[in-house]
Amino acid sequence: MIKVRFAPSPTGYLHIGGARTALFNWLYARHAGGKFILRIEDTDLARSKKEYLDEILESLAWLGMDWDDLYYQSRRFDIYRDYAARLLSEGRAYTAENGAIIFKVGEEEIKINDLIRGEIKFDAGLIKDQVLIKEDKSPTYNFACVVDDALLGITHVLRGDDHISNTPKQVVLYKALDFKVPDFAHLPLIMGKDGGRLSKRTGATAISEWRKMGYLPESLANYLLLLGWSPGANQEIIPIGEAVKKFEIKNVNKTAAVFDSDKLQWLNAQYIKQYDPGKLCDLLIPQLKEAGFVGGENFNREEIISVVKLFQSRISTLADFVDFVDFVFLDNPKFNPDAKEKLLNKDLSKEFNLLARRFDKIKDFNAVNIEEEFRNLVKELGIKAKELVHPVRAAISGKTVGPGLFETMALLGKEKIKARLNMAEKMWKSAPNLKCFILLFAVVFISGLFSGCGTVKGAYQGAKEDWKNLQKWDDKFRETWW
RNA sequence: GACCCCAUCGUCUAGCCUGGUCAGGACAAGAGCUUUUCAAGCUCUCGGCGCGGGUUCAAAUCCCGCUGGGGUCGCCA
Repeated sequence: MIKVRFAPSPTGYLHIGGARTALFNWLYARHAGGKFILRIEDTDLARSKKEYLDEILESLAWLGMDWDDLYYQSRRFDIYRDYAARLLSEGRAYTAENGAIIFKVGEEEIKINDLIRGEIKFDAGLIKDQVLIKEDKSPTYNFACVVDDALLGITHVLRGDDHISNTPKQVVLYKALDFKVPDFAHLPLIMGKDGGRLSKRTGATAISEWRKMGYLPESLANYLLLLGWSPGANQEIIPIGEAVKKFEIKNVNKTAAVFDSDKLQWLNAQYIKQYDPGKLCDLLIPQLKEAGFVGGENFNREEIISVVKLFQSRISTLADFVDFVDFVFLDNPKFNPDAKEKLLNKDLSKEFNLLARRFDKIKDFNAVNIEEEFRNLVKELGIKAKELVHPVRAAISGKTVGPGLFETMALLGKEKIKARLNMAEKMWKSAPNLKCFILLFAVVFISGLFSGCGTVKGAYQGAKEDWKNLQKWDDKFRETWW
């Protein structure tokens, strides 16, 4: 039976690269009906932290992976020491001055048959003698890895490309201990946008971090799947269940892949769009609570679902939602500067008032009825729909963009809409009239010009001086820097 | 530096094994349609086989070299 493992070290969070390795292992096991083992490589007691372990386990589960067994290397130190002792007694290893146990590497050619890359040859003569047990009696990575993979019956080792050069070091140990050498498959590395190693800046973000940013596990897993694997057909959206059916190691490619957050975002938007609104609502409610838009348990789920439906095709992360829908939950919309400007630009008190009165006549305040009344009014007034649509949108949402106006109004309900139209009228009244301002300013300026010509002239001279000084300074600046 | 891996649009990739279909799709970018704004959707455009040799009637595909990129060289994992 096929048995694979993912062996994270709890010295850091699970990030894109590790998650992809885990996913490919899991997929391979599930596809073949084999076992997927988790082995925690916590031999570095000083750097291993529970916080990391928790995050790793949680993220794996969140992404949809389950494991059949869980091992901790820190609990198996005796086993490693026994095998080291055996090599010592057989003369294959020796003890260093500090007590470390070191394996004697012979001169031979090591061949591995990589499932992805084919045959790879190494010259063991180039490999240094390998430490098996450190001075502090803890096992080294390569040794513990070999002992565990053999004892746990791992049939296939799927791991990152960066482990290729570890492979010959491990193979000599398998042979020395008479263990069966597993099959290896070295997965292409995932790199940052700059073509180098994935760093914090280039995408080595913890999986839990992506979760916080509003990404769905479905889209993240789907994206990871596409990094180094392809179903062969032109298909981008592959739910994990389908991936289990289709995953073949022979379709894994050799080339390193660059992590592209744009495509991940696109996938996330695709999944959000397809999501069941009810389920999406449940995912969104915690975010709404955090933003203070809904409190406690007394919220109307059905109402939120209708909000979700309206915004589903407009957001690409769950976090976007909160930014878009604030006006639905707040008593008064928060105005964006451009929306405020658009609204204040022209006094439409009369039109807004007429609109509100028309809405009074509507019994069933739905989008169709609203649109009908709205268009009738526009016709009567002899203006274009746009001329009223945009200011109304600004007034009710505080934004210049959003879903269809009539759907949005239906969502908010008649009373709220009327209140907001009314509020807009007040804004026009209290808003300082720009034209007045300009006129007043001009009057003051001109009268000043006449009454104090001398002063103005003086000011002009002063300004001229300042300009000269500025130029001098500029020249100096250039000399210094160029 | 030594050893190893890799090489198709800016990015993810199909095609390579088993040479012969305008090198196909997706993201991004640009344009248009739709329209009430923004999305979504639909249509179109842009853009690629790293280079040089072979083998062959024919090379992205097979072979060699070069170049480029990446990885590893810890008593870290």
